[in-house]
Amino acid sequence: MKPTLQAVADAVGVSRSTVSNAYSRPDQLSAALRGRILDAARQLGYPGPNPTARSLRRGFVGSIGVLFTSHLSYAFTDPFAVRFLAGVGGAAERHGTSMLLVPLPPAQTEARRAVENAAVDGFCVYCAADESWAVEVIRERGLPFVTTAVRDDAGADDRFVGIDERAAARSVAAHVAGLGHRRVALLADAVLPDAPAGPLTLSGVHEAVHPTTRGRLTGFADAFAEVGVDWADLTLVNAAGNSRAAGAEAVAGLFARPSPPTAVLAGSDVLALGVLDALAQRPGGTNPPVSVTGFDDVPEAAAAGLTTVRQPAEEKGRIAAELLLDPPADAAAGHVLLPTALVVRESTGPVPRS
Amino acid sequence: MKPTLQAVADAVGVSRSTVSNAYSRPDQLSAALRGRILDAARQLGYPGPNPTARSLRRGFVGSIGVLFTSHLSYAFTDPFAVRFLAGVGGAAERHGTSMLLVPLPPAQTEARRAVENAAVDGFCVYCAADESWAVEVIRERGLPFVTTAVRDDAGADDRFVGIDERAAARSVAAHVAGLGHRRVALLADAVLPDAPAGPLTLSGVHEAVHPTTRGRLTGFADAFAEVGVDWADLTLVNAAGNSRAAGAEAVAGLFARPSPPTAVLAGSDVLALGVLDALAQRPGGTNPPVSVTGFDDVPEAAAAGLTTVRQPAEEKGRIAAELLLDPPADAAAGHVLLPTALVVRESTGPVPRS
DNA sequence: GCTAATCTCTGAATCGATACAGACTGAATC
DNA sequence: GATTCAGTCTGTATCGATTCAGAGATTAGC
Repeated sequence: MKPTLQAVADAVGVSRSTVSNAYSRPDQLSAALRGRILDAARQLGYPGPNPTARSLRRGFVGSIGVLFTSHLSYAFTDPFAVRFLAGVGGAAERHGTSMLLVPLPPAQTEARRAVENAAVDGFCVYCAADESWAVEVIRERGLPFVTTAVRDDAGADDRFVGIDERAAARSVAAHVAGLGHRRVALLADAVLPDAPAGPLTLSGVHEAVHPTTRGRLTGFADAFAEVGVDWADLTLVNAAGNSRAAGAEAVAGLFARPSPPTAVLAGSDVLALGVLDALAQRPGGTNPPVSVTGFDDVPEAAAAGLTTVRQPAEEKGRIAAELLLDPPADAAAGHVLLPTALVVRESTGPVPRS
Repeated sequence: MKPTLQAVADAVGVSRSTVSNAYSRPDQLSAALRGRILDAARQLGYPGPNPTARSLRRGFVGSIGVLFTSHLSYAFTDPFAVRFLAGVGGAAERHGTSMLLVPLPPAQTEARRAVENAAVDGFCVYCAADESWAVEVIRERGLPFVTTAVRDDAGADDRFVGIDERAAARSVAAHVAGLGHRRVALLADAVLPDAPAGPLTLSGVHEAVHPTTRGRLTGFADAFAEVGVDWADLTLVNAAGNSRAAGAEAVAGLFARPSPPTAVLAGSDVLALGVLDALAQRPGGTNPPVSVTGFDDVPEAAAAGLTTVRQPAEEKGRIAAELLLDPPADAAAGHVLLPTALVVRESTGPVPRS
């Protein structure tokens, strides 16, 4: 059994408080005594105050939770999420705070329990899927949190860092529309819960469940509505997951159809890269060319020549952590909207003549 | 102030123990009473047992620490580390355990303190640099740990998962030697503490401080010794960090020298990719060709056509976490050596005729 | 109808520290 | 010589739960 604070106190012949002070408030005792205490502690093999007991008494833990509303391994597979984590990590490091990655069991009851049981001082909620239940639990615990999406139901004191998904999506769609494309497919992940991979019909964008997806699809639709292509004329394609493979799988049969799309607008870069993979595998090879766009501008996008919308991933993580660790006095400053930029590369071009 | 267990107990008119049981041991009370307690808790806004208090009493936390003996952000920048984390994360998820990423301040005293203060049940130590001090602190705390390198001073009960660095390095070097290369540069990160980027002279491999680096350099040297090129004939180049940019910087002046190396063996893929970057920037372009090899086989290596040694990154993380969370009964099973494989791609070729 | 077994629930002890008010000491001030 | 003050150290209350032996109340067995 490891010795406790008390054991050290007994060994030196001082009170427990004094030993505690030797560690946490060196100015409260003489240097000489402190030295004796620390020596005795070393002798006894006392490893310093127990972190858990300390947290309990002090009322804070010294770590923040990062919540991914999907598999934890997803967080490391998605390059955007990795950059986000890097941002959070950098900020946490500067604050001397640890990051707790909490895996969420698939069942909601247990997932709630996991959030309830996390020993943290607050949460960064990475909004990869529906996060409202998590926000609810966190609020019940009375812990501060920051989300990475602009929430409709955000209270005045709620903090978030996001982008204008709709405007950003619109910009890339306008670029594609400007190139003359009119037969267009929109590819997104988890449009409806449990929808299979492949084409999908929705009476309107409002049916898409996840706010981020909804925002992006709305932006795409906006741009095409402006050139006279309305929602019903667009082909909506669902992907079963946000990964390269899922993207490729979703569009697998698409180009063999009677009048295939001349452009595919994907809701994320990884999906778009999957589309490029699928196109490369086509019997016809790269002919006729199909324009493809992504979203996020992850590092891989540049190498693949993917036209996309850039959003500052690491910055998003950094700001999320900072809003959490160092809340602005002014509530309005807790609502951060990051800039986005259209990045045109080789994956988009004019409509080929048929 | 959030209500406590006691508050709920008072509200329902039962003892604190009973409320505790309602949460943690449902079989210890009648379903009816449990229902009443949970209802009352909801009414009062009681968010469930305080995780910290629970950990203190129970004696365990439910999370494992992952230690990077360098900046935390490094962990997200190095693709190998990211895959490793993914492996750890997957295993943690399966065990219902959280992962705590602990940032280490640059100063050792404070870094030790950070390890002492981490509320975890054990550590995965990712050996990116010297980790012996961390192992020492962890051992003092009496916590279990797993390292990702074969440690010379490993006790019988110490667990680790690693590769045979020397043999793996030797295999790729032998491939290069077999192609006829004799003027060769070896590129590694942090060969000596505080050494600047660029060529460096070492009386022998033993001087390299970090065991992993030492192992790889030794393997490289082995293969060349066999074809009559000894240590003094090899150009050792130091990189200031394990990143693409650091790799490029380290070899910047190398190819403008009188008799430049015809091959560069790098200690990691990211360094090797940096070398390729530097070569692409050369005035002469890609002529004469220089063979380049990496180490790890990260996802980017395939795209770049980099010859390298594959080691299973995610597997390494998974096994590390499993050794920690689910220690084998047999101590010998706690020492895992993973297989490696030489992967030959386009970045290596025969020596060009001069 | 009586003992034994089973269910429920309680009370006190405990996990390992920190906070804070106050006791004591010796030196400085007037 | 009394007063004040700063510097050290101690004692007690507290953080918020879990554990476990055992008290009562029920049910079962015969």
